[in-house]
Amino acid sequence: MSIAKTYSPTAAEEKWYSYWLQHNFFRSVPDHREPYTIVIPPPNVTGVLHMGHMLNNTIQDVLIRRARMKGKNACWVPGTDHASIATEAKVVAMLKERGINKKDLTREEFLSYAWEWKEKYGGIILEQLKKLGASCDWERTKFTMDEGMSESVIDYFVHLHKKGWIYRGVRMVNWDPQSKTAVSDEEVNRKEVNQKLYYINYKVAGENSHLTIATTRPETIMADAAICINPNDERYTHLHGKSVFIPLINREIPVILDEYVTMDFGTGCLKVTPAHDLNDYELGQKHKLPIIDILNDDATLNEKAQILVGEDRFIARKKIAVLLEEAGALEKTEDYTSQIGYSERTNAAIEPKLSMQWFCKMPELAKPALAYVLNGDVKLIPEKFINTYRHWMENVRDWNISRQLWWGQQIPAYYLPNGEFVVAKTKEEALAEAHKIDASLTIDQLTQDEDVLDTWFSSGLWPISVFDGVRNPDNAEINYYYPTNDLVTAPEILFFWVARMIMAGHELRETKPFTNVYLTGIVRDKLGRKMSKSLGNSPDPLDLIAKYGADGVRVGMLLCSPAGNDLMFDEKYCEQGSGFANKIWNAFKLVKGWEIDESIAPKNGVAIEWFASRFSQALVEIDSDFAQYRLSEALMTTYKLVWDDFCAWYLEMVKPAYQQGVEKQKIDAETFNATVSFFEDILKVLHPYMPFLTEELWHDELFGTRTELDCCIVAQLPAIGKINTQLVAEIEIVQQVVTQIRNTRNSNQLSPKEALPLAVKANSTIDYNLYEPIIKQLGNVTELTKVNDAITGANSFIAGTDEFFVSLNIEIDVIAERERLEKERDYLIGFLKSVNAKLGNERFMANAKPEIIENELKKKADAEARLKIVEDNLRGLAG
RNA sequence: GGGAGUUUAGCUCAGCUGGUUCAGAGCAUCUGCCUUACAAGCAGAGGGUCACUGGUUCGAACCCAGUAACUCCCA
Repeated sequence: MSIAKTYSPTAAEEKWYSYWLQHNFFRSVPDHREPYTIVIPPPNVTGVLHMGHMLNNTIQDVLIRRARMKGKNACWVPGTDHASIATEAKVVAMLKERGINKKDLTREEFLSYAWEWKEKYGGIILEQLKKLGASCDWERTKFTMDEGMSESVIDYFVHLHKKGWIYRGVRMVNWDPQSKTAVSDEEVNRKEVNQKLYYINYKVAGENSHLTIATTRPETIMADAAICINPNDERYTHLHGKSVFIPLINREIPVILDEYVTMDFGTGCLKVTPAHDLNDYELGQKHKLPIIDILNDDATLNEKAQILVGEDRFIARKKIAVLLEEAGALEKTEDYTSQIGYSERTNAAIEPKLSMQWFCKMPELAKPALAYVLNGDVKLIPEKFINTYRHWMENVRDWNISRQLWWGQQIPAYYLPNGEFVVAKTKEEALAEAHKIDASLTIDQLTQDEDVLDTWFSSGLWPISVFDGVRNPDNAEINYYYPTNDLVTAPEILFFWVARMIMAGHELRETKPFTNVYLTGIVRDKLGRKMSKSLGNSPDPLDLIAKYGADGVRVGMLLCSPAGNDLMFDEKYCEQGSGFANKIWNAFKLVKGWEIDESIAPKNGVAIEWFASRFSQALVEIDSDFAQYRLSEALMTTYKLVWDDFCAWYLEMVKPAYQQGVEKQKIDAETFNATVSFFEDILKVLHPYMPFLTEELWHDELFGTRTELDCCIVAQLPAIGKINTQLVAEIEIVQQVVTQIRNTRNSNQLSPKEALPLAVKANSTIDYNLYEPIIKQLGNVTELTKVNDAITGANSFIAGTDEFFVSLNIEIDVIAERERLEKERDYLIGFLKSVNAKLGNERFMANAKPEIIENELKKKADAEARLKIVEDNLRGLAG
């Protein structure tokens, strides 16, 4: 079989992904093994795969594949969340295209359209994940509005309500007048906007004078409940206890005192409008001011405004400015910039609005959830997020859990005709509850609350509800898989999602939902801008996969992804990834081209033992990297093991010299078998990062015949073997020797093909006979002679404490050689000086640990030995 | 305004609770090679006052204080 010159990933990807699926390698069911569980952060059904998903899911897949290869029962649960606001917006848009207005539909009709939309588009992102190689147990795919999942949400609501932790109340919310729902703080984008500051005069009651306030929202003056001044403001002491008239409508409002008012902003007089500003609302509560709401749900003025009724807020602003001007109440206007919130979904300017909402009390839930993180039961990686988490959990406000939408779990609260309500799982149960209030009620007299629950309220249950642990808290699955092991997510949802899962976990099961939370950074472009659709600076992940292969993209993502820090993504990393795949492919080609010749005596024992040691050293490092979730370091360790140790050194050491006229290069059986076995182990170590290439090679006949289920994906990772540290250290010197010979050639403009003789004056205990074949092969050395004295007139170098001499057929440049040696001598003298200074320092000798002093002594001895060699050489040069 | 974080080579990052010849890696750059696995390659080389200023210490990239720049979160 001839092998292609370069690796082409596409065919391998399709072939092996379906092979894995066919043979159920992703499937997990509880058994006797130790479980290893990850629940996916459910992507939004409206979403398509972006670079953030790529990163996040690559990490999860690496973790899950590694766990599988360590013999754990690995279970990765996939799914999506219903994303109330985003999805409802998409559905409304779809209906609009079809000429249907949401207002004309009943709730049931709308929901059937929404489900239609979800069935059509909601699974796209999961299909895309398959291209990446994600080894999720697809049979477990969940959606937050699946029947059982929704029922769990309702159960949880009822549970919390019974505990008295859910209540209804009027609150200032972020109102999106376009979609006519409250949105959460995280769905509001703040932008700097150029505005005008209007200075408006209010007549003081009983006097022929006025005060002036400054506001950006003159259209809200009709909702004013007071004017507030700072009691320490000496300009206004005469106004204490007075009242003023609102211009145009002449309503009388009091002047109140509060230190909240900044004296040097505007005029120092603040109009207080409790219904239309959060800070004013709080001030109003404090001073028991009336609340006058002059806006409708669509942000037009209502009859309480008395004037401009029915006008949109922005039009009203322009008109009222004119009216004020005409009335002589407008002192002046000024340009002013301030932050305005816009709805993430509709881009409408957010209106602070008082409305009746459902809330969940947070302090009781937050306190234990904080403890899990502080006492280390739940580990945040990196740890720096603990502070952020604590800060938030200690200052948490009650959570607005209602949304004025239809797509989601409808709040299970039922109103009686008299306005009272009961909370129950079903309408029937609600009726039973209602009968305690009024025994004569019929089921038709109950009406369910219109609102649905915040999506986070359901995703907060995710690690429990995917195993049906809310409805059936003692089922076999939840008992086996929960708590899960690792969660991989973005820091920006640490509070909204992670914290709420910990709360729910504690509340429902009295345990954490996961042990480790690995927080990834934001994927930015190389200019540091967040990748986004609107900027158009994000590559399409599927295009990247087509271009570089899934393995290449996976490696590329991880090469630039330190935990918890943002990553500056550049396609070049993917290029490096696919280059790596190609390197492995070619190494494979080399080994594949060998043929065993039994007549050749084994001669690579040293190389084999050395690489086995290096391999084990790498395994130790990789284990420790994974234990600390340093995935990109573990990858780099693997990368260097394969590229440097295996390809650049080991294969070069053992590869048969070119044999003329022989199509297949001949090699001894011992070397061949050892190399094939190394290669197989390398495939295993690489598999979590590069699943497709490794699986493809795994099945090559080079490794013998495989049974149907003998796949790399389920192979067990190699065990850490013996490490011959002395051998590793000595080969390091040998590598220096080889490099120096190459360097000598290079600096003397000699061709690499030119074989050279080498002599060694060994001062160390290294037995160069052992390494002679390696030095000859890698350094292109004709002979290695052992000498007792320096060879004059030859180029020399030092490796370790041993001296080497290369006799060239050309005159050596004495001046350059002397310069080089003198430079080295000066460095060594300086170095010795600093070491001796330490050793001569009484306080160092008294304070430093013994091993450190020992080290300094060794440094001194080594340096002295080298210095002696350098000085001898210098003398030789002079003579 | 409050809180958190970052600052090490041209770029992206390590540097694991001060002490190896400690200032590192990968990429990029430069030089030389189309050497029968790989030019997506091979062999070499050059890059850094560890943001700045002080302090603690026998010893600081690392600990402390302050300054500056940038980023994120909350208001």
